[in-house]
Amino acid sequence: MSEPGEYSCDMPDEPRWLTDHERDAWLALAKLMFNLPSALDAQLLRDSNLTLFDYFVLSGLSMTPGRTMRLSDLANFVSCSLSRLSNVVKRMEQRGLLRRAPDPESPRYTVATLTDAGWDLVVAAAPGHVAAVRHYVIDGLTPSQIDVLREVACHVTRQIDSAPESARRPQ
Amino acid sequence: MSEPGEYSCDMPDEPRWLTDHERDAWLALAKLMFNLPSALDAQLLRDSNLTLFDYFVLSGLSMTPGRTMRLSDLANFVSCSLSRLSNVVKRMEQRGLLRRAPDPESPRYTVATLTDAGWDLVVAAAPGHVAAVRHYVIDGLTPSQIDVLREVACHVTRQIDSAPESARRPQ
DNA sequence: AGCCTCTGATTCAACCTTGAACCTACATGC
DNA sequence: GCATGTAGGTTCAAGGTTGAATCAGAGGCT
Repeated sequence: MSEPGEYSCDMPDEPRWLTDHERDAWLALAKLMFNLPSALDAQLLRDSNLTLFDYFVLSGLSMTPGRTMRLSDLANFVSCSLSRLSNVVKRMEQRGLLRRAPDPESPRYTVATLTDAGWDLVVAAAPGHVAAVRHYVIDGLTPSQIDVLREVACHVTRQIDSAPESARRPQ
Repeated sequence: MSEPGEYSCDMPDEPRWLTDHERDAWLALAKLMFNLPSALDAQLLRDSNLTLFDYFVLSGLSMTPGRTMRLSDLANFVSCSLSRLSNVVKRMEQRGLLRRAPDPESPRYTVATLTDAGWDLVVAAAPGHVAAVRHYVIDGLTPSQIDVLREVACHVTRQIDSAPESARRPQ
């Protein structure tokens, strides 16, 4: 597989390489993708013993009426696999941050409910986390840059959601 | 630790929460950070049995005169820990994609050199990878959006590089 | 009722990353 | 010369993610 010499047959005749302009933007974004998660993880782990992913899970629950959510909805909210969420939620339950229970409306679902300890932890973690997001991302950008950032990021996630398999052999 | 009620003392009196505008941009960027890496990984793994990180390592070497680089420079180039790079490079050497050798100029360093097989693999992988980057990110953006994307991403990485520990208790 | 299928959720093995500990080679100071 | 310190690189244990396999409940079809 992946023999060179033949990709001029099943690939577009001349692959559309990135221009310098596009390549600079892509490399900068790639560097952001590699480094920003660990920078935010570091702050949260140091100050609250939470990963960024943990924080999103807890804050998703905290914003919900009853502080309760079905695992499948929560997985969709933080856009991760059910398998990963199941593991994370199990650990958080052992830490006493939330409780799992069968959904009273349908035993087919499982709901997670934030405990008081979980609530207190997000509340305590939020200011430091927001400060880090401001420091690394938001502060120093103009409102119009922030606007374009949102447009671009939404565009990317739309592409991913709409065509998860369409990068396959782009004819 | 992380008791609520006291963060009004060692935190700014009123934490500067994100505005709706800022929050929308941040959540969109977060979703991108969570999903784009796996989308690009999926394409590369399916078509070339490489992760995005592998691809960056190989392409870093391929763009260098002699297709050779010191591990510490390479780690800096792909901005990762030496420990992680050491593991990745070891696996790639076992796959025959590159060779390790002591730097002839100073036995203190180790250099990695791309083999012919490694070169062929990046060359074969590049068109599909670039097509995926175009599909998920670049295509559909205007030149000015691409420009702002680069500015924003550079700003973020600058913040991370310049103040790796300054999110600590932002007085 | 019985069968098939789909979705929600969990588990497990394989693999990867992280961070600390460790080793080597060089540089500096006394 | 010798001790100390520092940077490059590797290794190892601990922990997290992935994807496949599995199980249970709900709905549709005959």
